[in-house]
Amino acid sequence: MLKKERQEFILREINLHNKVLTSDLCEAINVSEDTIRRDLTELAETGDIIKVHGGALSKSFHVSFQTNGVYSHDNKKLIAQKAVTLIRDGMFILTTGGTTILELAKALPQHLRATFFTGSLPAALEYIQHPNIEVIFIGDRISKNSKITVGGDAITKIKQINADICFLGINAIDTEHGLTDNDWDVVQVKKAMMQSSKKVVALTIAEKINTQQKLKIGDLDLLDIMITELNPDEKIFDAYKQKGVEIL
Amino acid sequence: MLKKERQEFILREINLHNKVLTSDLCEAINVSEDTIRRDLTELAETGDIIKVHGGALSKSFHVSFQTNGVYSHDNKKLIAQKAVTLIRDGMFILTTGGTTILELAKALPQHLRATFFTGSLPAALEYIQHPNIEVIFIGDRISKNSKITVGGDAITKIKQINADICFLGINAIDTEHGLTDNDWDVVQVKKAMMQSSKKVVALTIAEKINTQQKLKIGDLDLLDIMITELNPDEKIFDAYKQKGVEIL
DNA sequence: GAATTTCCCGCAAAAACATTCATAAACCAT
DNA sequence: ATGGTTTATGAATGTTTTTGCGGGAAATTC
Repeated sequence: MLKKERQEFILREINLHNKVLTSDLCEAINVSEDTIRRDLTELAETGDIIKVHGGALSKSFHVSFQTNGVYSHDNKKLIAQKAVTLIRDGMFILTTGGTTILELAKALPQHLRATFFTGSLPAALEYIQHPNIEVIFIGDRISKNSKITVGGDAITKIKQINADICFLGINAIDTEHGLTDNDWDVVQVKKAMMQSSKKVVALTIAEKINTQQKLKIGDLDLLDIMITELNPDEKIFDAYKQKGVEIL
Repeated sequence: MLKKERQEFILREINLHNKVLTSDLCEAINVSEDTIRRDLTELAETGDIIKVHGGALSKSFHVSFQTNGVYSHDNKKLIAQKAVTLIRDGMFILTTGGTTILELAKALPQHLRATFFTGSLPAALEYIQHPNIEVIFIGDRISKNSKITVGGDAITKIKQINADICFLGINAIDTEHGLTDNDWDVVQVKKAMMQSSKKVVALTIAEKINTQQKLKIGDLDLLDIMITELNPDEKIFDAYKQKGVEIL
């Protein structure tokens, strides 16, 4: 096998699987590891791949890392803008916390007249910046990680609410397990919020779709609308649409 | 699985779900805990995540309030330091909001173990920075200018509390009318707080001494201790001492 | 304050790597 | 063809990286 031929094979392999191991390649092509290493070095120099200890990674896969501050910030902004279109004057709105909800809070029209219920300290601080928004804070113990209220009192209060719409910043969603999260207290709160609202909207960056966490919040049939940064026609949503979730 | 690959997986997991446990990761990736720990250390060094005992956290979503520029800032810091001396481990503490209370929050010893009740959004955000402080937020409608909860629900909740000590940031005090303020809702809350606490402490800059506002919170006999930036021996305090108020 | 969990440090084994050298194949001009 | 040159490969050797483990320190929990 010619050198050029071999390198093309390696490239194809990388683009196909996003990674290769030196050991795999040397077995597949039947040359010494040193030869493979030399090939990888050359390919890395011309810039098509990223050489790492043990093999190499595809460059396209490696992209997309950390901008500034909030992860996937632009996407969250886009999501927030879509979510805002669901809000009308006079509505009673229930929201969780999380960075995506925070973006929603920032994206609200300045003169929106509505009532917001929340247990999130950062979100509440954003809401009160708007002159015509009434903010009702749901009290109880504050969870340090998520900066939202959790506990029985909070849940009792939430159950007394009958909101028009509920915006959930969610942590993981898939068609099999539905909405899942990793903090027991937070799960209880989200559960209650879903029950206390006529319409439930989940906000999430697409990356979280088809992932799952340890604790279940609820099945997909409790969810009315899901908003991501993607186009609603993407085929990743097909399974969700089939389960009756509207995609925005 | 390659090291680089693994670290990208970890980073993704953190950005998606805001936190990871070392134990979860080592199970998911099937490597030893030490390896995960080493990865987390490296990622933390390059600044992408925050390493904590047991796992790691996302870097976004960590805010603190800027207090530079607050009127009479140094004096308020001094007042806060005096107030801290009244606090003991295990106490149940009730606080209002306001910039002086915010200074108190910042001046708390890092490892104080106590339970704080408050209806102030900024104060609550400070309290939760402390690992051993439990924060109970008193919910209800949020007043926009004072950023604290007001309303009947809040007052009902406050009345159910029996705190060891209550710190009031006050607006005006004189010997004739006692404690006064200018916002009806806030007055109701402060009244309730004074009644729900064994000991009541008022924090104020000396400038507000011997001034009055339109609405009465309560007489001086409800007040146990007053803290200002001045020396307690100043003669301005004589009249207050006579009425049974201790000066610190 | 005792028990449990998590962390940190140093060690050792294994894997991966770089460097050098020798061989062999390919190329090329005569 | 042939000798010289370049290029590619594999092997030998020593170095670096990575990883898991043991034991003791530190933190956390009850």
